[in-house]
Amino acid sequence: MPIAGREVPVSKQDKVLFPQAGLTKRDLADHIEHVAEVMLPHMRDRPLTLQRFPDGIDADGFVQKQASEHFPDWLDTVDVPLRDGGSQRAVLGSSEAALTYLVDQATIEFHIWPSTVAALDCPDLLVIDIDPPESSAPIGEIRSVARRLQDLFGELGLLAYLQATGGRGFHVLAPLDRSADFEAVRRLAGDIADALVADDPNRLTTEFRKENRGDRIFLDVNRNGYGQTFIAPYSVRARPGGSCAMPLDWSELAGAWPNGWDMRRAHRRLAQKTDPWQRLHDERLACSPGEAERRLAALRE
DNA sequence: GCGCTAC
DNA sequence: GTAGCGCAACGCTCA
DNA sequence: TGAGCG
Repeated sequence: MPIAGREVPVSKQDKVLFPQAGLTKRDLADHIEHVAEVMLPHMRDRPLTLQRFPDGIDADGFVQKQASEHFPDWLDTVDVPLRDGGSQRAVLGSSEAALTYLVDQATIEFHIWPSTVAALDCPDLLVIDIDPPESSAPIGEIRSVARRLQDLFGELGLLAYLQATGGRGFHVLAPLDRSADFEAVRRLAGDIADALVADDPNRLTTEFRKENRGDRIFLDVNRNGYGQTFIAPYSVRARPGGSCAMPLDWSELAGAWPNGWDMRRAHRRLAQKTDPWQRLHDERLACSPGEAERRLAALRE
């Protein structure tokens, strides 16, 4: 794969990693080539968690946070303090070459922190994961939850952004001004989720344990934690069709499916549409978690 | 996917 | 040379 | 303290 500034070889390009769809490592490398320009701004300063599947998605893959000893020197890493006092060298996806190298290592899913190296302890993103049960839920209900989150975010002064996860649900996120730590942001996210659950307790839940969720849609706020991650925009998912996480405009929600974009459809889309998250990191649009929490409290009186 | 060890 | 093996996660919540 | 969860 010829990449501006650096030549990154991709081995075994014909290796089939998605048996059902017949997709190969070459398809993954091509995907990176197509999406790198819009993907990199959302990744470059965030520690990565990799999900690698050297023998394809039907075999056991593994999760990787610590950069391997054999990873090349030119791959950017960041020293991440661990809770037990130790630390870990985490990989950064700071260039197309880096992403291509990681694809060569059979990385299929790229997961990112909701904070950046500028302030690992203070998230610049709030993330709420709308996670339907494995039995799934009517698409209309799932979309309606996303819409309700958008409305509530708006009332709290939070800018709402939407992503189809490539799995069963959607992410709704908001840019933050880094004025609060994870504890405060997780509390805000929890309060937002609780407010929605209170209005629709038969369809929504924040129950931690799967067995207690029943067939309700799980509002997962646990991504708002130190060292926690969510699926990077434009990342492929380790699913039979090779679906992608896809940032969406809110106007697209009415016809959107969580796993509605495979690699080919993603490439066609990017050829004719700019990144809906283009302004996500415009600091002038970042919101204050403290202010949002105050507005939510006022709303509940 | 890689690297080390044992044959 | 190569087959086999070990390794590649963490933080949080609830019981 | 540890299993479950993502």
